[in-house]
Amino acid sequence: MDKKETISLLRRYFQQLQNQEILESIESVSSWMDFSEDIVILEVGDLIRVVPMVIKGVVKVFRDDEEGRSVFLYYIRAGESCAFTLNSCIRQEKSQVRAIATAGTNLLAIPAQMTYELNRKFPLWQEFITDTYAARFHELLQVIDSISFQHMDTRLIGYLNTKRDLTNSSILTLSHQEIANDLNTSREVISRLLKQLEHQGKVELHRGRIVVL
Amino acid sequence: MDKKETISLLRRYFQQLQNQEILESIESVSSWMDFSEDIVILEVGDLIRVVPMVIKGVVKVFRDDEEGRSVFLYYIRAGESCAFTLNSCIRQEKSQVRAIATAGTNLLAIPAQMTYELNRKFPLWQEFITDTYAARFHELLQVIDSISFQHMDTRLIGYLNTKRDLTNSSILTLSHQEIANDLNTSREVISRLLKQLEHQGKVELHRGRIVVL
DNA sequence: TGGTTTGTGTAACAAAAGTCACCGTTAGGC
DNA sequence: GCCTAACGGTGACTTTTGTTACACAAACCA
Repeated sequence: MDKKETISLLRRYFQQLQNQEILESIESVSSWMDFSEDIVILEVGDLIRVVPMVIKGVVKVFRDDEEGRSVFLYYIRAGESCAFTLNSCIRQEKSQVRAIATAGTNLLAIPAQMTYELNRKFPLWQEFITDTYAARFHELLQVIDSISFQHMDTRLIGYLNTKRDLTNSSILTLSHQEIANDLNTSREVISRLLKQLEHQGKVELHRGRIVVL
Repeated sequence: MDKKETISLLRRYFQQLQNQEILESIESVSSWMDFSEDIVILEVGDLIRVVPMVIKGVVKVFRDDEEGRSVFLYYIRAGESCAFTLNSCIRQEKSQVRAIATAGTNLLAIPAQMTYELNRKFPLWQEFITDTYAARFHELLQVIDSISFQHMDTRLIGYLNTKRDLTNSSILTLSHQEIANDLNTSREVISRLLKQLEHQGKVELHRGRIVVL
C-alpha cells in the first residue's frame, strides 16, 4: 500500500477528516495492520500502544470476566475508531476489553504520541475524537439498557437486527452457541427463544444460518 | 463566593489542575450552582450547556428507560467532573442520563465554549479531561460487569460497600425501596436478600438504616 | 390521642433463565 | 461410505427473580 493509496482510503472512509494535511500526517506515522477472521486484536490486559483507524472489515469488542464469561459490547466498523483504545493509549493503560477481527480486517495504527500533535494542530481531528467518544458512550449505555431493562427474547431480537444491519443481509450465518456466547447465556436458552421467534414468524431457522423476516 | 475563595476551592479539590492560569480562566467564566438534597440537576433530554466541576456534595447519576425504570450508574464526587456531560456539551446534545444531588451539592459550571480554549491552551486541562473520560468508561464497564455477570445478592453487597465508602460510614441510612430503585428490582427482593445477609452476619438491619459489618 | 404514612417481613406463587440429559441431524474429513 | 465433531431440539428440573397479598410496627402529624 503506497502513500497515495493509503490517503485515498482514509479520505474515503473517514469523511469527517477531509483535510489533506491531517491525512498526510496520519499516513506519515502510522502503519498497516491486517487481521484475518477471528484473530484476537487485543486481549484484556494488553498494553495499548496505537490508536486503530478501521479501514476494512469489522472489529468486535467484548467485555470479559475472570470466570471466562463475556458479553459482546459493540462493533467498530470501517470508518470508525475506538475511544476506549484511544483513551487507554494516552494514559498508557492496559486494555479493559477484548477485540477480535471479523472477516478480513485492515486497520491503520497511529502511535500514541502522534495523537497529541494531531490534537494540538487540527480542530477537525479533535471533533473526530469527540464524536468517537460519544459513539462509544452511547453504545455502552445501549448495552446497559439492554441488559438491565430487557428480557433475553428482546435482547436476542436486538442482537439479530444489529447483525443484519451490520452485514446488510437478512441471512445471518451464526450458530446458536455463538449468540449464546455474545449474550452471556446458554445455548439451550437461545435455541428455545429462537424456536419461539420462528413460531411467531419472525425468523427462519437453518443449520448455522438464521433468516430474519 | 468571591474570586479568591473560588480559586482556592478549585485548587483544594482539583489537585490535578495546579496551575494558577487555568484556575483563573475557569473562575472568570464559570458560575456557581447550588442544589439541595434530591434535587434533579439534569433530566434525560435536557440540553446540556455547561460542564460541572463538583466542589461539594455528591451527584448521583442514573440511566432511565421509557417505562419509568432506572439503574444507578455512578457517583460524581467533589473534585470530579463528568465526561458524559462534557461530551454532550461539546456536541450540543441532549442528556442521556439523569443526575440528582445528594445532600447539599455545590458545583462550578463552565460554559461549553470555554472548554475549547482550555483545551487549546492547557495540556494540564487536557489531561484532566482524559482522566475524566477514563473514570467514566471504567465505571460504565463496572456497571456492565455487575449487571451481566453477577446475581442480585452480589450486586447488593457491592452497592452497600460503595455507599459505605462514599459516606465513610458503616451506618447507611437507606430504605429497602431506595436500594431496589437503584438496582432496578423490587423492594421484596431486596428485603429478602438483606435478611439473608443478616443471617450471614454481614449486616445489621434497622428501620431506614443498615449497618455494614 | 388516634389516624395515616412509610418501612419492613414473609408466604405463596409465577415467570424467566440456567442446567442437565439425551437425541437426532448435518457437514466435513478421511 | 464411515466416523466424528459440531449443531440444534427438547423435556425435566432448579435457581433466581418478579409479583401479589397481607400483616405489623415505627414514625409522623393533626
